[in-house]
Formats: sequence, structure tokens, C-alpha cells
Amino acid sequence: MKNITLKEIATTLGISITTVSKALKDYSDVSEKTKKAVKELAENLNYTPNSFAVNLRTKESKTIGLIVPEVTHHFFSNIIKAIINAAEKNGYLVIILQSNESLELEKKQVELLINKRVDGILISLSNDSNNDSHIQDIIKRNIPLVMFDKIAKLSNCSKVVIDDQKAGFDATQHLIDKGCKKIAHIRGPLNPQNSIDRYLGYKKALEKNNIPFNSKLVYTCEKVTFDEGMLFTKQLIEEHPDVDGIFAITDLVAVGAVAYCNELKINVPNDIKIIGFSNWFMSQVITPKLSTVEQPSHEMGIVAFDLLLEEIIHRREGKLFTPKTIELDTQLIIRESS
Amino acid sequence: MKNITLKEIATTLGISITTVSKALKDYSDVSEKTKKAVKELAENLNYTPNSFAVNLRTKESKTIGLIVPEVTHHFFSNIIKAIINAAEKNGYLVIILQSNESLELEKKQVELLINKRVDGILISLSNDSNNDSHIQDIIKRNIPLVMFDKIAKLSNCSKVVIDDQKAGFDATQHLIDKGCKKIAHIRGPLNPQNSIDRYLGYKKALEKNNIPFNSKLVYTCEKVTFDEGMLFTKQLIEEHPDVDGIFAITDLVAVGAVAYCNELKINVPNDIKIIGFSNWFMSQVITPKLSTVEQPSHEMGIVAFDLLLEEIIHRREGKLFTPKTIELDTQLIIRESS
DNA sequence: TTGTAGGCGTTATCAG
DNA sequence: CTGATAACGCCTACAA
Repeated sequence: MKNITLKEIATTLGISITTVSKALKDYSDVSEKTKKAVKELAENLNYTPNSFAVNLRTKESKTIGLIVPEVTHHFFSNIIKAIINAAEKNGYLVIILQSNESLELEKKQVELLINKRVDGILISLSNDSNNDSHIQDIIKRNIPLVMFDKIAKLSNCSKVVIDDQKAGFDATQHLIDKGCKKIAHIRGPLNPQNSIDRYLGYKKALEKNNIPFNSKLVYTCEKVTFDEGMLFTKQLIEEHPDVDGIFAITDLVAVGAVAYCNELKINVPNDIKIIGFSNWFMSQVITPKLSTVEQPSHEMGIVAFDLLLEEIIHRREGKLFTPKTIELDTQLIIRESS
Repeated sequence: MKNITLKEIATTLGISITTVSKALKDYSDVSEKTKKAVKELAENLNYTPNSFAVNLRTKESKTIGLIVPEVTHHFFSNIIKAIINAAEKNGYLVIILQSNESLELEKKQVELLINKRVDGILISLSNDSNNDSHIQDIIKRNIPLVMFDKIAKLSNCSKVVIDDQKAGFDATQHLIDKGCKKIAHIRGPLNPQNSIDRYLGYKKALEKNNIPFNSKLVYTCEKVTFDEGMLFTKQLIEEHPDVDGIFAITDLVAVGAVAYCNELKINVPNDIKIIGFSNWFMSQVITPKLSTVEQPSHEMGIVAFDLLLEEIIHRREGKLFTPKTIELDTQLIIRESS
């Protein structure tokens, strides 16, 4: 099957390419008669404009890039889903790339997207991303950019986040309200802002309730995995048998903690109360069901895309655009583990 | 930051665009001296070719499209991950779209990808896809196409699958080996090939072991969800209290079955043995841990991409390409639920 | 109301 | 070894 071009329509109709082009776009200066003829033929021949040519002409590809640390994480796959849908509704397609939590890869992906000349970029940073020269690159080139969830505070671009500190505070406060006196925190890596903030929220809650902070009770994940959840819970129980509460950086880790307790017949929540973060699907199907913090992934995806679109449109119209930061609400979900 | 073009390099160096273009591509008929000068300047100016122009010229976008029913399902997000990585290694980017299990949406997505002129399409069909006019569309236009996992047997394109019938047989045989006498099957929708095949495998295993097949013991999911897993298990236990084994179309449904049994204090595996399909991550963190069938998602993604690439290359070189079907091995994973 | 001409940035052909 | 020229397919001032 051959690809139809404006030229072919023009020649078979015996008119000029220009007129065909205009007719298809309903320009007012084309007669109804020719419009009708052109549209009919285009329809019959199954004409679709060659997007390569359109891209070159308009300098737009109607494509955006999306970089996440890890496609398979429930939180991110939910966001991806929301973004793809929002984009499609607005006539955009989405190229997805993953950094695998590696700064080096992340830089490469950014470069790929820049070279691809996408109309905008959505990114959630890897845990490794302490250096943001690649982010500056995007900004310098005037490519619309929105960061979400895992952001760099100082970058001059739009951001969509939750209040991780407040959420961490709420989770810890909940454990305290339930009677916990000695609460451990399995935190995320040292670098990412959200792992810092959740940690700070944890600390603040202890402080506010006059519970002494003990840095020995804070365990730091490197990979933020199920296995680390199990491992640190083992360590923590061996080193501090009287711990009665655990706040984990994310559900995957919390589920590891629950699994370890189940294995050792340590009763959750009676002996130890556990709360996670993110409300992954699996947290409601394990026993006991995991208490957690709901992160609005769907909404985050939509808001991030909307912000990006706003910037794309502003830029296209030559207006200046001031980056915005939008903070979304989180919510405690109390189930059986606390 | 302005975008650098060949023209600018040419004028600042006082040579022709042609020479610059050739120099950058290491054509043998350019002197080392000019090559060096050109490359240095290009490097300094941060030149990257305008992909829109390259696309137009070469009629290739180095981009492929990927359509899955549901991004958030563990099996698919694993495949997506594998495909993105394989594609990137080979210089391709991936546009991802989801059909949400709707044929109508699937057709629209296919159209979007065709209009985008991607170099190839990877697709896993929605449960609704009984009609394949959109697939024929892809084939008619000579766009390289590979179907994976959820395929249409009759379509004339490459395919990557597992032997669902054998896997269904193995799962059922396992339950029989463990002593089950009355085994129910919670199957998938009537239309998709893999749900048909798993069902046939179930039937065959019963037959081979002289267990009478009873159509009343087969429950059919519409949405293939956790909730349906719970619901059908409830029904099935009420209607057939002596059922001692359940083979579920997928882990999500099996996890629902386990959850219902847990709720009713029905002991799994003592009272009822349950086996799922796909080996989702969650199946190893629930209690009891779920027995299941490992589907090689990572490998499937890689093989699917490789097949697509092979077809792209063949086509580009004008050779003819005969579609292939590759069947991947599955593996029983026996845990605590059976 | 219709058409001509030029250009988007690159690559390929062919002549010098 | 280098460069002029055309072409990819579309869009848009500007003429007619």
C-alpha cells in the first residue's frame, strides 16, 4: 500500500498542492466545491499527512518524553497510565524511558529525548541524581519540563509533589497514637528529597511527642527492595528487641518487614505495628493488610501533564512561563498492620 | 539556546553543507583535515542533527509503537521494561499506548501509531479483540508487526507466545498430583486465545486423569480482577463445598481466591489448593505464598523486539520477510498454596 | 478563489 | 576531495 501525498491528490484532481492543503484544513478562501472534492478523494485514498514533514515544518512532534526510575513499580506504572491517557486526550504521544535509578543512564535518556526533539519532558529523578547538569541542559534549550514525585528542589522548572514531610509526620504520629513508644524508621537512600523529607517528618513527630530520637533506630535502604525490608527488620529486631513500631519508606519495604515478622511469628500489629508508604496494590492483599499513606498517583500524572501542556502552549505562543509547584494531598490508610 | 544546523557549521567554516554532512558521517571522500575541523566545531557548538529532517529524508523515525491492554499489570510492566531496554540498545525509542482492554480504543491507538509512521508495532491484544481489521491495516501498509502474549492466531505476522495449553495442563496436573479430586477453574473471558488455551489445558488434564469434566466448575471472569477472584471463589464454595482445588487464569484472580479463603478461615492448601498464573510479584508475599506458572515476561519482551527489528531490517533492505512464531517455555513454581 | 515560490534541515546523486 | 542541486512532503506569504 502506497503512501498518499498532497501532490497525488492535487494531480488527480488537476489542482495545486496549495489548494489541496488549504481545503483539508478548511481555509476560508477555498470554495466549498473544491473543498468537498478534495476531502472526498482524501477520504477515499485514506490520506493521512506525513508526520515527518509536518514535524519539520511546524517544529513540533506532538510527542513528549517521560523518564521514570522504574517502570515496574506500582506507583510509577499508575502514573504512566495516567500520563499516557492525559496526553492522548490532548493529541500527544508519550515516549517512555527508565533510568533504573542510575544517574548515568538518566543523563543518557535525557540526551536521547533532546535529540529526538520531543515537545516536552516529564521526569521523576533517580535516587542517584545529585547532580543536575542534564536538567539544566533541558532548561537551557527551552524545552518544557515538569518534575514529579522525585524532584530536585533547586531546579528552575515546574514540579508536582506531595508534602513528604507532613506525610512522614502523619504516619509516625499514627503509630504513636496507636501506642508505640519505640519506633524505627527504614528510610530511603540519603540523596532523594522525598526520602529526606519523610525522614524529617518521622523525626518531627517523635520530637513533638517527646520521644527521644535515636539515630540507631534509623536504617537506610540502598535499593529500597522487599529484601532490604526483610533484612533491616531482622537487624532491627535483633538490635532493639523492644521496638514496637516501624515506619518504612515505601510499601515494598514494609511488606518485607511484615513478611519477616510473619516468618518469625512476631505478631503484627500486636507486637509490632508497621506502616508503609504509597499504597501499592499488594499492600491490601497481604496478611495482615498493610497500613500506608496514599499517594495520589493518578492525579499526579494528570497534573504533571497539564502543567507541561500549559508550558508548551505558553512557549509556542512566545509568552513567558513561570514555573509552578503543585502540592498534592496524601491520606493515611489505616488497615490491619497498625 | 539556538539549534545548530549543518548550514551554520558550513558557513562558519567556509565550506559547503554537503561536505559538512559527509565529514560528520565519516565518508571516505573527505580529507582528514576537514573532517577534523568539522567534527571539532560540531562538538563545540553541541550540534545534533535535526531528527525531524532526518526522519523526512530517511523515512525512518527510529521509533516503535507498543500497545498493551494495561500498563499497570505486573506482567506487562515487566514486558514494557524489557522492550524499552532492548529498543534503546538498538537505537530505538518506544511510544507506549494502552487499550484498556477495549477493542475500540485499540483500533484508535493503532491508527495513531500508523499516522505517526513508527518503524514497527508491537502489540498484545485486548480481551475484546475478536475483529482484526486494524491488524490487517498494519499488515497492508507493510509496517513491521509482532504480536505477543495475547495474539490472534490467524493474523499473518510474527508472534511470541507461550504454550498456554500445556501450561494450563501442567498447573492442573500439579493439583491432581497433590491429591485434588474436584478442581474448579476460574477462567478468563471467552474470546482471548490464551484464556481459551489455558481452559483447554485444564480440561485435558482432567480427562487424562479420568476426572469427569463438569462445566459448572468453570467460572468465567469478565474483567479478570482481584474482586472477581474473591467473588467466584465465594460462589464456587457455596455451590460446590467439596471443591478441593482451584486453577485461576492469573495471579490477581488467584490472590483474590486466597484472600476469600483466608477471610473465611478456609485453610489453603489443606482444605483447598490454589494455583495461579504469571508469577506476579505479589504472589510471593501473600500468605500462603501462591503457587503459579512462571511466564518469561522479560524474555518475551526481548524476543518480541528482536523479531520486530529483524523484520524492520529485512524490509528496509527490500528482502521479503516470512513471519515467525516463537514459543517460550513456562515453568511451574510451587509454593505454599498447593 | 487559486496558484507560485520558498523554505524547514537533511541526505544522495552527480559533476567538477 | 569538494560542492551544486534536487528531493523528502508539507505549510504559508504573497501574487495573480
